[in-house]
Amino acid sequence: MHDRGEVAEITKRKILQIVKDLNYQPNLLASTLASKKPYLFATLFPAPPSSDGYWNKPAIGVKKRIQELNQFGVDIQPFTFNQAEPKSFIENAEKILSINPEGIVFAPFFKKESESFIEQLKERNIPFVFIDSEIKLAGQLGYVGQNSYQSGMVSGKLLDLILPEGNILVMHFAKEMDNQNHLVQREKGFYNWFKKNKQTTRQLYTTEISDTSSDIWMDQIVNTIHKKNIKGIFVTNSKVYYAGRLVEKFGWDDMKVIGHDLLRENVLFLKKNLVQFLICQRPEEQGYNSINKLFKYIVQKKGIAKENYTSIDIVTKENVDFYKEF
Amino acid sequence: MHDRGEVAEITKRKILQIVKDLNYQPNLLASTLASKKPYLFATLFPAPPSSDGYWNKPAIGVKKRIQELNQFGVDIQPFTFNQAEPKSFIENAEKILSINPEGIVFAPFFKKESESFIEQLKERNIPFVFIDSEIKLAGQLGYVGQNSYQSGMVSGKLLDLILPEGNILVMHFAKEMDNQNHLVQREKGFYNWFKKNKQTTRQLYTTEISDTSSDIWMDQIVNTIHKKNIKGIFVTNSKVYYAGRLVEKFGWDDMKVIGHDLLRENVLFLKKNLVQFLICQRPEEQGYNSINKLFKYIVQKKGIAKENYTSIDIVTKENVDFYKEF
DNA sequence: CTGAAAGCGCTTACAG
DNA sequence: CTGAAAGCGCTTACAG
Repeated sequence: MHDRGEVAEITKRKILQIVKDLNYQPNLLASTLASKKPYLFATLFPAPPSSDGYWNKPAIGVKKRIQELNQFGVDIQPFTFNQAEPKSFIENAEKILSINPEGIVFAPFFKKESESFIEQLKERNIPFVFIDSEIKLAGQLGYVGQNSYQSGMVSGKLLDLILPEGNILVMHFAKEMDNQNHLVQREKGFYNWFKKNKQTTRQLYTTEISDTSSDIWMDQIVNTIHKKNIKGIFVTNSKVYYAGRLVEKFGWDDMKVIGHDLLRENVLFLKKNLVQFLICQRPEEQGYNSINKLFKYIVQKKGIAKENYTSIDIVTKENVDFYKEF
Repeated sequence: MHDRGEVAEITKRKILQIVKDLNYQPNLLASTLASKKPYLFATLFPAPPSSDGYWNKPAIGVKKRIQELNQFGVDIQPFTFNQAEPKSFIENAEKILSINPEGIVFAPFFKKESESFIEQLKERNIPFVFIDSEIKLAGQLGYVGQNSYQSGMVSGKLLDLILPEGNILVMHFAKEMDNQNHLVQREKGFYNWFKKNKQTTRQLYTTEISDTSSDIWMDQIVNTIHKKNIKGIFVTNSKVYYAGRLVEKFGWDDMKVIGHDLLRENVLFLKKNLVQFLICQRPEEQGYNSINKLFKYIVQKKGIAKENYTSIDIVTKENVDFYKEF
């Protein structure tokens, strides 16, 4: 059964048949108790800029599942990298290899750097799970995250439904769009919703704001909004509070705003009715599930689903309280 | 430590101090392996009228968690009752008591009958968890389900947001509203949203349809819809496909419809754009979580949260595919 | 190579 | 009453 040594082929088949007949299920408790084998997992996520930052949340879910699996000898070593420095990704990937974990969860944020990391993981036969974004067919054990294109479709549908008239502005708040495939996909889904569903009675405009350190960016936006009869704003990421501030400052009563993620300030604007919808993706659950994938595959030796698209949650003032807990 | 017999108070305190100092955590694996104690749980849910019915779903989640907990000696005995017969609730409650389970999950559908069941459970010291609806302060271990009032608020908000003009019809499809506290709460939340948020520019109407065995009910509804300039329909439960059929039959292009639950036919209407939103509550997850509560409390002897309000999910054509899996 | 013993961290039936 | 042995279902180091 354990493929330990030489057994006559016929005997082996006989035994395996009996195993099947009896529907023998090895007792995982006894097994882990006896083996006393420790399992070390590692995570590599972007470092959150503050304790309020998005990437704290997957880490919370990771910790929760690890705690539950403590009894099975599972432990975690978390690593983070700087989102602005590919080099820090490489450095921390090296560190992970040096502790030689049984499994890894990471966000393949930088494509090139991720690919060389993956090469090394494959060489060493270390299974890995993607979180948040994914590289297709890279040999991953699985992916936990959202379908960004489809999420853009949801935003398009919602904004169109609630807008009696007027045009729409899509706002990217991002330093380097190149590294933000998410945002590109969301915008694409958003635009395509209108292409598929409407005889283009509305105009869509897109703008990128790369620097919010001063308020200079605002003038141009305000200008656009007035000139182009903008009645709806879609912010492609969690920076929707910038749009909320704008709407509040200028008192645009009939402006409808949609953005992403349950950051504290975003929820505040939601509650003030200055933002109508936040599209969310349960990051804690994603962290939890990513570790669970490793556990099922490595410890329980079970098959797991390759893709695990998180639900695209539509959050309003009225149901937000049921999404904040984990 | 186990309070087995007489131990000098001072020794006991000393030992417990050491336990604390070492932060000793008993090994649950070894414990369950050694004790070989079986844990029998029971569920008491309404019997689903067909394999497509709502109450199959919590049962799926129950089964999943039970399977995972098999290793811990946890097993389940499911019971169902007829939603139209309080007597069948009593009968099955009796059966449950006769098998003497360690814990119970049930839907307190009939108030009076549930209360007498609860009395007996308390006498025998059997912990129980409510699912789907709750009786407050009844000594339950916890509650897993939705906040129906708040869910009605969500529906009110959505329908108002997407309706440029026109009035609204609230439809109850139910035999006996008395036993359907859910529906009453949803309606109340729905009405109150308009009371709180609008200077009542729209009229709201409510209708109860208790018999759908023939098509007679339709005439009156169609009449109302035309006469009262109804542009929005809110169906308080999963029977929203009846409204979908109506909209399809009469080709009401600008009618907006909101209802509940991901039944197959409802999803069909959602995909056809005849229903705009389905409000959902992840019934499989509820079943899963209810069993998990019993497990944590009875087997792991951990504290658990009393209330576990499920998220109020807003589902559209665009995100429905991410809610169907479990 | 391979069978059988020791041991994982507990619980419980049992002897004293 | 209470200490110590046997055993839960496995894994692994070891003897033959």
